[in-house]
Amino acid sequence: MKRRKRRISDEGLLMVAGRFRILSDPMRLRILQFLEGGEQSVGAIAAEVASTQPNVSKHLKTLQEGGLLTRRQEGNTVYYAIGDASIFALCDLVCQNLEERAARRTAIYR
Amino acid sequence: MKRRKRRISDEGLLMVAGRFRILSDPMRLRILQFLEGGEQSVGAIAAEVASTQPNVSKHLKTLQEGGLLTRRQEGNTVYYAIGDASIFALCDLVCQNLEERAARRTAIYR
DNA sequence: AGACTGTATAACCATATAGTTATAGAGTCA
DNA sequence: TGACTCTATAACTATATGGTTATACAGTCT
Repeated sequence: MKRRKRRISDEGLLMVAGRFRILSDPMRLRILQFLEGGEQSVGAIAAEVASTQPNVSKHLKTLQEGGLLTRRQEGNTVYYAIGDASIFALCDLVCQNLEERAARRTAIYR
Repeated sequence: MKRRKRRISDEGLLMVAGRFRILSDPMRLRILQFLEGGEQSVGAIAAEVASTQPNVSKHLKTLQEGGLLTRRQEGNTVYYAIGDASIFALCDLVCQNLEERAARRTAIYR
């Protein structure tokens, strides 16, 4: 597995930062985690994450415009679903890392 | 490779979001990219990323408090270095993903 | 059409954050 | 000590952002 060592352009950094920014909100992460179980309507999502419908709508828009969600309208209700499963790999990496660090920290005080 | 499907607690989501937030700024990503080549002084970093020294200092503090950088003082000058190389795996994942999407998009219009 | 439901948007508020300039600290060297 | 260098912090500004409430918009049903 060869590691590509290319320098990222300023525009590239902006895009990468933007992607991270989308993931930098707990509410959005909760939504993503919920949708990992399959597509859901806006109302169902709002109920699950215990927030207001307008707030959830705004987050969903952010996530969709970032390419992380897909949107499907059926009659009156709108269903969102994961549009890019690679985010879970990201979250897993972060979680794993935080756990390691926590483990290391407790080990010190043991 | 078994995929662990555990639900993340609210506190966990907050920590994950925090980690992503640290990475959600282009200037900080530039700094990290520069430090990938080895430790550097604050002045050298500021010159490389074309920003002011106080601004860079603030970003460095953010990165260090987030556990992404280490700090070493030698005489009058302070050297920062990568303290958690796992971030590059994150960035690579994001880059790869953005490239794929870009490729898919251009493919449509071809 | 009119009532109702589900979602999106508008307007607004409070807070967070990236940047700036000025200045304080701390270390080195004459 | 005093001059100098390097870094950190303080104070401030402008902007971005998450949340709220009210309302508009679109679809369904009678």
